Amino acid sequence: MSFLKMVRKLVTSYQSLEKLGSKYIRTLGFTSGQFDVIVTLGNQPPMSCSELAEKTLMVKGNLTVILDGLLKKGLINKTPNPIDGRGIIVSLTEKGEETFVRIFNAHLAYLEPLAKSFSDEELTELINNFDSILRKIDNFNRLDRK
Amino acid sequence: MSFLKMVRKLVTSYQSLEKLGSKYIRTLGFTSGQFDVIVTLGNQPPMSCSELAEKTLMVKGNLTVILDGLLKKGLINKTPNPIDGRGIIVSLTEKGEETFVRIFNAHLAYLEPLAKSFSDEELTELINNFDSILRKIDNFNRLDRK
DNA sequence: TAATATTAGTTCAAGTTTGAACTAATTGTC
DNA sequence: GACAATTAGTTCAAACTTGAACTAATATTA
Repeated sequence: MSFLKMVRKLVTSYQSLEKLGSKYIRTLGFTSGQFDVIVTLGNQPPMSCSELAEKTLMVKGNLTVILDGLLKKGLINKTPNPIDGRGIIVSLTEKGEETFVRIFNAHLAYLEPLAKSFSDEELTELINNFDSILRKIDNFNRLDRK
Repeated sequence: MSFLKMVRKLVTSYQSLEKLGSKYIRTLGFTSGQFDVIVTLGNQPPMSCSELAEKTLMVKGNLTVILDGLLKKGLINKTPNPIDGRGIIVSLTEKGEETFVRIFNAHLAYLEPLAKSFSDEELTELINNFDSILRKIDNFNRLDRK
């Protein structure tokens, strides 16, 4: 029964954090989805839509919409994938890179007081906790699919 | 910097769990919002919309819509609050109670393999850690509001 | 106790997300 | 190499969520 208690607390932790984050992200002129995509692209080499969808856990339909928005803002490029004619490669434009650095740092600065309230040991422990949760969910999904 | 790593893993853990849960909840004929409200009401005495909104972290506008849906399904009652003429009290109908028990147990059964992969010690540790995160977010919100 | 501020809940338009159906390209198999 | 099965990405309608404006009732205060 305390499994559910744990899940509820995980959900509440996420929701509180998300609420706090998204409120701020909106003031920067982005939706959480757009922010998610920018941050994901900002830390990695260019990637396909599928990869992006997998990393952000978005459904593909939503990703298309979000990429359209970012394209209109001139923050990303969509170039055909030379290896796979079906696919495209998404990358940040120069403006997109600048935006990434700017909003990422702004976001970081905003959250700094929260970040500083965690010690390194706590963070390490939490990261291990989450890794363990993720592993277990993975296992469950594997069983569930069968 | 590992603060962000921790946050990313928290987000991923939540999203994975949510995805898994909501997929199943849909097969039961409910949205996550509806499920949230039913489960919140199922464990507590009747409460006001404000209280419900606070517990589920929904905005009030959304809660109204969700309650409308549950009302149409005959799962909740809205009765005027005798103490406060502005407010209403939301409670589960008998059908709502039955539904709560049914979907709650079904959900539990579905997740059982996952639940069993956590030991009691792990769960206790996780719960303590989430409590600590929640406390810190609370503190941050208090500072931020000033 | 009248005027003002706050709070409870609703409404509604705009924006976001989902999921299923679709097109086009690639992979696998015989 | 042709045919079926799979995969990449898009489209679109329906559902969901948000936030701001609104009505009505209660608290505050002077």
